[in-house]
Amino acid sequence: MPELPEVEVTRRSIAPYLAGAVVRSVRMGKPLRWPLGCAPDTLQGWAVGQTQRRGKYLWLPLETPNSSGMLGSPTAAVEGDSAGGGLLMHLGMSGSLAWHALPGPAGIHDHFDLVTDRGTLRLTDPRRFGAVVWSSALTEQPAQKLLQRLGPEPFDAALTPLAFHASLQRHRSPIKGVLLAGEAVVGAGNIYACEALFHAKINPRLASDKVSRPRAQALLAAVRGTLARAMSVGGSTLRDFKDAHGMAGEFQAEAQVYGREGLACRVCATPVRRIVQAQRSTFWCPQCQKR
DNA sequence: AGTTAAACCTGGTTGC
DNA sequence: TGCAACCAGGTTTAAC
Repeated sequence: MPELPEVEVTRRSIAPYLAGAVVRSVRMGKPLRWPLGCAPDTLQGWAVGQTQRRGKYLWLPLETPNSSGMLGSPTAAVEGDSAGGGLLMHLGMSGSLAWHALPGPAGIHDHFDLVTDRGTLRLTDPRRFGAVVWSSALTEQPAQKLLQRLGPEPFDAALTPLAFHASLQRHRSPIKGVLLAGEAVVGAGNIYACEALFHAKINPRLASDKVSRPRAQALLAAVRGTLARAMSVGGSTLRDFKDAHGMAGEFQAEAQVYGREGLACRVCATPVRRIVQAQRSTFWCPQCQKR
């Protein structure tokens, strides 16, 4: 489900609640994509820092609580001198996070609860492609291994049109798949890759290395514009995406091509077409995206 | 080395 | 109504 806008919308909806919250307990449901990587009880007593995002991952730093006392006995003092770490979370295809002041009983698709002194962060993920992984730091394993292949952030000023074009030049496969791979830029999943290609008027089947410099510049602008617009309207809610307080996204209503097979293109009225590329549906307008 | 299929899961929708 | 087939926001791993 969640592409970068949905993950960022989620981050913004949980960060103020999590910052400074002290972990009381952790509840695990069915196995997710990867094991947590630590005994759940060892997280007790740590305070959550400022929630960050990298690509479609969320990073919840766990630090030593600065206000000492008040809590009975932080059992965090693990053997020796653990200096904290954090939780790297991914929402996979069907995951979402919810914040509950008073959590109800866990449902069959609730596979991770981070219970804190301020409330509970709950991961609901029917397909269980998501993950929660403990890591001693973003730069250490296993976080490092998961993040290392990510390309630049879309709104990183260091990602210039020239650099983006150079990345596209390294691949001969269709541009749609290259966007999805997230090596040239992270964040555009199936919805926003389709939408960005439409706005840039680029045929999704065009070989990546055949995208000219000006067209690469237009594509980068389209990726940025699409992701920014999606974030501003709360992301896309196709089936079940909600932010941590149950707010649905609105972007799907203004999609130009995604999910519109057979419907008239909003620009030229030509029927939107669906093809399969790299095992994923690609929606595009054969008239607006001729080449 | 680069590109593409298979795999991980569950559930909703469609069509016979 | 029942059931098979297909579809879905992602990413790693194995195989051409």
